[in-house]
Amino acid sequence: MSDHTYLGGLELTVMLALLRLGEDAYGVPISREIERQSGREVALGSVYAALERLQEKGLVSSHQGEPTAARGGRAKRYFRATSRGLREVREMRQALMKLWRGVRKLRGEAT
Amino acid sequence: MSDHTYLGGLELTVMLALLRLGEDAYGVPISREIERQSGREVALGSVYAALERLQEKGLVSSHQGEPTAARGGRAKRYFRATSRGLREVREMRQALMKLWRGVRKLRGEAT
DNA sequence: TAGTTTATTCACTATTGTTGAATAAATGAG
DNA sequence: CTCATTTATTCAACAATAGTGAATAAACTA
Repeated sequence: MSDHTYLGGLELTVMLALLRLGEDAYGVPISREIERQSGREVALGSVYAALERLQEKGLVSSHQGEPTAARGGRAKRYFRATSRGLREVREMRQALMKLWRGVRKLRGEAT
Repeated sequence: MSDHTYLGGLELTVMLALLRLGEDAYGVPISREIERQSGREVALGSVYAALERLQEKGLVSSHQGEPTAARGGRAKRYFRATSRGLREVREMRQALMKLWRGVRKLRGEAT
């Protein structure tokens, strides 16, 4: 098959948070969004580590934010999904859908 | 945080293969099913390792098959999902569904 | 320049994934 | 019975992903 492995669970979660957030995606909000959507608490360090990996894979890009923070604090590093990243998430979704489809015991749940 | 992590991608894939296969689930067929459904080739060793972990977590159970193989060959070890395992897969599905829902950029795909 | 604030990076450990090679257990031929 | 063959599982070692708390960086203010 294709020479890549599925995105890890956290990586996928981060990608989806990025897609949701759009513009204002940097460390803290990303982490908060993950917690809000998945109910899962993840240390900031984990999120940054995942973002780093995703960037290395070309699924995410980043740029420094304006150093002009209202009152103190280091400049932000904004992240966003690349088109490759979006494609990857789509493929992942398709693959999981395909795996789920036809498993009878999973039927009858809210979608 | 919550005391469990999401199932890994391979673990989830293995669980789904087990649910599909029902009775005749042991090493080779499981591996074949994964390849058939996901297009991903996985070494048998990987599958066994995942099964081992899943059993430790109580999501899968196993029993020795009849030593009566038609023509040679070691006895099989059959695996099946426990009720906890089924529950876990359901929760995982729900969680991912929830994450996907509302991400506009993922819209407009075959389901 | 020191203190405070906000944010990112680091160092380290744990869990999960991966593979090829080794081992085990069964059968049948000779 | 013993050896080759077959089928299947287990092992050992390494790579990738996940996860955390502490350290560092960069900005602002007094």
